[in-house]
Amino acid sequence: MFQGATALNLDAKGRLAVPTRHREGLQSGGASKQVLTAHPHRCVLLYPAPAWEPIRARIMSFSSFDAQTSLWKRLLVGFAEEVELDASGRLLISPELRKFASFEKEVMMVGQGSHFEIWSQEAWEKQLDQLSTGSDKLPPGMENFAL
Amino acid sequence: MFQGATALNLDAKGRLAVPTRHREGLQSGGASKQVLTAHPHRCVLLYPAPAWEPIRARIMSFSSFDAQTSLWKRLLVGFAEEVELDASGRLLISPELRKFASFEKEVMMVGQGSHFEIWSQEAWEKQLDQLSTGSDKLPPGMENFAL
DNA sequence: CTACTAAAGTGGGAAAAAGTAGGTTTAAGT
DNA sequence: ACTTAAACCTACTTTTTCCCACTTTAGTAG
Repeated sequence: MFQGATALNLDAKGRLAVPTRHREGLQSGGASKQVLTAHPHRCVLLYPAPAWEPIRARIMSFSSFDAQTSLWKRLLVGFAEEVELDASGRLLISPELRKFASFEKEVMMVGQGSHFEIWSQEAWEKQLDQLSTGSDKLPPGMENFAL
Repeated sequence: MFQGATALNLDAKGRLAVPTRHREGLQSGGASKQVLTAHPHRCVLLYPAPAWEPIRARIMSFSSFDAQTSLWKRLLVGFAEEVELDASGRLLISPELRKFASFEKEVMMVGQGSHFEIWSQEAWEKQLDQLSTGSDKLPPGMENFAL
């Protein structure tokens, strides 16, 4: 179960040093591979490979004829890449994904249960800004939700 | 299983240098031939020849009397061309296909499981721009989908 | 409280592989 | 026969990958 937000810096080669406390979780079950892919909200998703598989299978089963659906397939499958932690616990993020999510140097790695979201610092702060502007009403499906 | 997006440049002769990691997959089963064809969304499709065959057969079986269907048939079958990786792992894309998909130099090669889509850089970015404009609602058939 | 040890984070360098470009020959079509 | 384009080969440049070393932080013991 991944949770917690961490501010991190990509190095000059676009590598992301994963915090030690999350490394074991990402290699759950002896599987050493992880999957990076693109999220429609312009952040990057990080899954342990076994957790990603069923999701990918589900996506691929969707129709290719609807324009909106194909766009999601293009993103989620099209940007997916298998990666592996190097000897120092770092992940190499491809230039294509870095460009997609506007990664410069500072990023936020945010636990989301089964996976992580990785945001450019800038985009992350924009997300947070939306809290102050007119988010008084709860989103659909959350009307009966209380903390 | 093809996945991952790669930014590539066509050379002056309209050839596409396929990334090394995908070459083997495109020649699956000793079959050395690939098929390029046109997609209605104005990108080019790339299949290993054996994977294309059943799809072509399926398309040809569709009725020719519906206008929309005939258009798809004309594109998918009409533009189809058999190609082969040259000694340096490059594919020659015909001027007709290049024109159809507005290929200048920069293109994106996007894995889609059984095949690749190849987009001009410009058209690809237009696709991505559609994410910001009105992609709040999930497409039909994906309502219960969660990442 | 300080010093020492160990672990983790960070940066950089070198070797190998892959991508790019140019030019030459061969084939094909007019 | 001449023109054009496709296939081939070679050389060069860039990128990628792997590895090593240094810096910093935290934890522990004196």
